[in-house]
Amino acid sequence: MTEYRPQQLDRKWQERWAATRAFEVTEDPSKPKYYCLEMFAYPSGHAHVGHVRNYIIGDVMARTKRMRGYNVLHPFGWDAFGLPAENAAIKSGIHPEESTRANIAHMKGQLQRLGISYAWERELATCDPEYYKWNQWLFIRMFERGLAYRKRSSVNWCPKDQTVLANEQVVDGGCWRCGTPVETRDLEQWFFRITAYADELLDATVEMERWPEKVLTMQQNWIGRSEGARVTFPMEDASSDIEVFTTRIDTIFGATFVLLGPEHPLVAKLAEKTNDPAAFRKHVQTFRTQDRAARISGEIEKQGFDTGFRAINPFTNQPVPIWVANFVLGDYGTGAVMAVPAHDQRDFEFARKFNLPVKVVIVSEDGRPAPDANTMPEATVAYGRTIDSGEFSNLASQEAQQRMIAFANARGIGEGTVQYRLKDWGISRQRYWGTPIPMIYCETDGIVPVPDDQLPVELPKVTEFTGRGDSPLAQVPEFVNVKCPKCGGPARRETDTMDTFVDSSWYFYRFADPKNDRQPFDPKKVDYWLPVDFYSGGIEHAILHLIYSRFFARVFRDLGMVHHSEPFTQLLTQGMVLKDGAVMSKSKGNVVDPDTMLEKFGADALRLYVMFVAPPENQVEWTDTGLRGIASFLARVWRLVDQWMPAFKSNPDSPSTSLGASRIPNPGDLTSAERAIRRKTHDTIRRVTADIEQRQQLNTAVSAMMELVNDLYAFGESEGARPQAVAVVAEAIEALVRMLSPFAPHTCEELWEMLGHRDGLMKASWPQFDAAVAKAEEIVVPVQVNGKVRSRLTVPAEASEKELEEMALADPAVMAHLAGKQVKKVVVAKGRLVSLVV
RNA sequence: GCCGGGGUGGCGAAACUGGCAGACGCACAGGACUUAAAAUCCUGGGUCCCGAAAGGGGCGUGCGGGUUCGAUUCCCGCCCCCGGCACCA
Repeated sequence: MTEYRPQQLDRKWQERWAATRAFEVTEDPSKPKYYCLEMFAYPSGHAHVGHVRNYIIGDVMARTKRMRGYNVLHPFGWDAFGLPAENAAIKSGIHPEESTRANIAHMKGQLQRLGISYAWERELATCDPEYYKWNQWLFIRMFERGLAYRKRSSVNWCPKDQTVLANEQVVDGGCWRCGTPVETRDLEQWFFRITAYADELLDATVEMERWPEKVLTMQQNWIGRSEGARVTFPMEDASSDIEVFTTRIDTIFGATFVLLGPEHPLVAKLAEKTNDPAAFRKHVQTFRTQDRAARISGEIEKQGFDTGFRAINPFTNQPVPIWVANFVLGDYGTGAVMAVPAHDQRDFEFARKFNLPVKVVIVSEDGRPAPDANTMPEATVAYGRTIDSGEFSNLASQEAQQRMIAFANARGIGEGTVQYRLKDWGISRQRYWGTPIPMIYCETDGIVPVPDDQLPVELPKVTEFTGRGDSPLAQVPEFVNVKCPKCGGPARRETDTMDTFVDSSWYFYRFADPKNDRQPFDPKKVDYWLPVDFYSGGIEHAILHLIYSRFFARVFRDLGMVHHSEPFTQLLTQGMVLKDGAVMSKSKGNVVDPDTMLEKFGADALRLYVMFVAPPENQVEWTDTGLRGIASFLARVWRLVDQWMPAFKSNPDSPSTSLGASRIPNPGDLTSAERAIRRKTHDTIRRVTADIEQRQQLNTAVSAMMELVNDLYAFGESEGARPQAVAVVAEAIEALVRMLSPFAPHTCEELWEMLGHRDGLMKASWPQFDAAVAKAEEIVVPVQVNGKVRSRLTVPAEASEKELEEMALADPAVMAHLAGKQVKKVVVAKGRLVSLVV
């Protein structure tokens, strides 16, 4: 009897893996590669079971693929820059570098204690100058190509974190990190021109078959493409032109006024022309401030006022009034719209409120009469047929659009265009703990990039953290004051740092070549390993990280450094682990620490439980009792092997001498119970393999193995230990130990060694499925009468349809239900069921 | 409002191409072993009805229809939950 002591096994095998660098890999063209990646971690201090679930999913995939013969890259690293460390420094005085390094050390230990099979030799942290140097290098390449540019614009500002936020980082009008309502500020900022790839990023989503529909939809919504037209409405006094964007140019004959957003540049100009510019400006200002607050509260009253000026509708040539309206967005389209109250609900409400004219120009195709403009209760927004539209009358909406765009083009008053919701990515952050932006401002030469040979621009060691709303780097004169690289004259450095999402947008390339000091990575190595075959992480990154990374992949591609566009072939978004119905968090006090679970039950029980409790995408509720149940399953597996060991040892065909069917003496001479075990073994191999590799349905893979274990226990009780029985069980157990090892590697390595194997499971191959063995001899076929199951027949698997029908009709239980009635119809699905209709 | 995902026992879930609904587990109940407990092993269970029992019958995958010999699965119309987007012209 060998006792099962999981905690000891954890230590033994983890030490051995570390000592042999068991998970490091090199490029090997002779083997198929598999790049398995989990989203790297922000070193917050402690990984809870919610985080850990993700690493276990990835580890099951990585360990399985290794045994399946793949060259597996499975690296890990740290998304180490970021605000929490800096905010902690403001409170505690501990430098972010110090706390971050300590957190990394602790969390690395946690992952190692879980036995996650990372190639730790490739570990990286984004706060290492050797890493962020290449952020800066890439920034300069993007600057050279116009993909990084500086502009003054109104940006999202979090008053609590005292920094700018990208649009993607504003959630429900608040800061993604702290929830504080976001304000707007006018600032000079650096932007990445992600909109240059908007089309491509959107179009590619159609072909990303191994990404969840949900994520693709979210990205499509985020990019938000709409096709339409820009049309110029000249001012009546010809002093300027107003350009509008519309998706419904077919309704332009119904455009009875023009609306300007409060941010529109023309608004300020018009103010000057009025009798009371101050009152005008004040009015506009009310809209601008009230606007955002109103939007957050969700309750927005349509407001507006007449400028007193008029523009000319270029299709009707009629003058139309120009109004300013609070609901017109300054940063979408052209910031001005043509209002068609009859066919747009917002314009309709506005027109009714301010008594503006409504003109119907679209009727439904089914011939119903046009609604009365004076009494219609709401706008009719559907496509239809044009009326009252001059030479464009009596056309289907789509056709009218085409002709009108052609007309506008010919006259130079407009063109077809595409508009995106996606905006350029503002990456400047007025904070310390991030990558310095490698730019220099010179009075004579303007904006000058830091020369490549002076990279990295190292983050200076700031010791005082105040949390004031200006860049901490501006307080370090020896950092700020430099000579201009062009003219040598006095110049200042950029003092903002980069958004940390820049760091995480390309780290998966660096893993392919983490020590390279001459370039971000060797393109040859990236060609071998990339794209990532399997990427898993939380749904919260569905837009942010995953759209930025797709953008960066294309930037690297256009720099000629990679030869693909999509960096992640398959994406799995793992569900959260809840405790007491809520997301785990320190403040709620409901964090489950993996280490306490490891001490109680060992790493394998925790790993197996988290995989078994539900499919990876599902949210799950943590329960300690479930974990205990799984721990006893592992003990049950242990005892099963332990019980059979004496029989294996005294048997000439013991497991260590050969594998699988080849050592089963006299396969033709097995009892039906022995054949049943072999059948179950191979059926389990088939199910487990498909569940892991094809479906990532890891919970049912575990269920299947549990069934096999249950059958083996039942077999052990009823069958004696004749050589064939021992061999059949040996085959089953060796398959089981190998299939279970990705989930429970420590226990299985030990069992594998116990079974007499010296090379470790890493070198063991995955069990081979044998369809001939798995094939059922006898099957149970249900017989339905009028759709209800009335009997079950046990028949040979290959019974023909005719035989099945005869047996069904002869079955006593079936005959009772037929009871002399006429059988009208017989349906036989071979090997599945017989259905009788009377 | 638009888009996406989902609704199956007390709970987590399973059901592969339309073919025995509830595998596997948790919790629970009963039993064996034990002085006792823990551990372990065995048994039970969707629900209602008839029956002392063996057994038999009805209903049952959010609701209402449809297609089909047969529907958790396909189609139509609803309800509810979760997530995303949202005065986006």
